[in-house]
Amino acid sequence: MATRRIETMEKNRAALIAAARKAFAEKGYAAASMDDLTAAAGLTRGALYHNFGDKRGLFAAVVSQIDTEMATRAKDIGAREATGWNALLAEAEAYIEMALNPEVRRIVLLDGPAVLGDPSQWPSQDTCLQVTLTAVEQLIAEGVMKPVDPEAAARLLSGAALNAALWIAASEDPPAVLPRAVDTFRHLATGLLADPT
Amino acid sequence: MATRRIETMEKNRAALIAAARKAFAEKGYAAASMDDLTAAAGLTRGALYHNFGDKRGLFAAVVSQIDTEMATRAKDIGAREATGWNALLAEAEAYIEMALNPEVRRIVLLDGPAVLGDPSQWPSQDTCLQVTLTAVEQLIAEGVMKPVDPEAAARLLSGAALNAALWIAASEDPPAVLPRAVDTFRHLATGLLADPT
DNA sequence: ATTTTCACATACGCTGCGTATTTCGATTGA
DNA sequence: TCAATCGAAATACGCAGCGTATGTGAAAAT
Repeated sequence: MATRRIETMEKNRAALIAAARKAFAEKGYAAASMDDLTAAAGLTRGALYHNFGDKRGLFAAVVSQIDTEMATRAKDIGAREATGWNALLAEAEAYIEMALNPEVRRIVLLDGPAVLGDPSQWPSQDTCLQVTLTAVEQLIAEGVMKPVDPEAAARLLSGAALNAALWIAASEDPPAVLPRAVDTFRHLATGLLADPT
Repeated sequence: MATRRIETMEKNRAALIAAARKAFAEKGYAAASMDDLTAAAGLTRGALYHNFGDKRGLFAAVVSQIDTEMATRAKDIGAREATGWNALLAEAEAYIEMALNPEVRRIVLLDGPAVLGDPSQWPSQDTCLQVTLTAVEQLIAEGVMKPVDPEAAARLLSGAALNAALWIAASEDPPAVLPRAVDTFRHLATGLLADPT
């Protein structure tokens, strides 16, 4: 029973994405060679252009995969908290910590915007932002947060968090800097509370 | 009286930076051709590699120029305010508005991090961040702001502001979205006030 | 006046993307 | 079972663009 066509195709797609993820993370988007990358996956550029259209398409697929993983993880961590507000804080802190991963930093934070444009219009929809937005909308509805613009609040919070992550990662001693950033983030976020305690 | 060597060299450097600024803004870093760019400046790639080393070096020079302009403008705007706190807010809002300029957005916000890495370690030192940091340090010393980590606060504030700008610019009706972002930013920032009123 | 310097131009090679064409195994139908 | 078809991936090709090595001519130095 020969392996089915669709099976192998999906396997090849997955292999390409995996190899691309590694190459983009290690060398950056521009320096990642498609020839090397596909060869590492046991394929050629032919498979790549057939499946993803072009280099950018492959990159978008990689970003989408990472974005999904990040959003899932953040949601899980947020779900452990008792209150919606603590969940929002926990999610934001989770993003900061995830951004310490070199893969996330290089692909999503540095190359992502340059290659795909503003995150809010990524093909992957930027699931991370959606998660934050949902949490914010609910907190505003509950009266926990001030009645600010939900989209603006979500953008500002995630922007602050991810930017903090870049700073931490670039610092000499990330583990030492992390708590400073997280602490400051908590203070900042209270500015959006209806009744800061 | 033949034109002096240093004179023409400086003129050429300026011409290259000007042409590069235009090309990088219009086409993005990757798509900007050095041949076209130098020709537009009435020179060849020879001048470029002699003056800036490589494409990245020229880009760094452009970023530095824009960064300086932005910081100067922000400081000016901040200086008009009566209190340090209002100055900080005004500076942040100025950054948001400046980031609506396509040139700033494409070069500094999108391509900058991808090409030069995290802004805090740019050759230009990221003067914008320095301005914010200085303001924050003073406000903490005066007791206006909570005694948080100044560097963290500056990074979070500027990160939130610049990210908001990206969002605004990508939206369909930027002028309408701008006040929503600015308003939310003001609320958020109060989280760092020692005595929120 | 001759030599030296150096800012820039010219010429070259190499890498790497994208496309057009080809191949060959898998699928389908009789 | 075999022939016909399909299409996923391989192969071959062209071209753009970066960086470097070398050349050149005008300003500076002696």
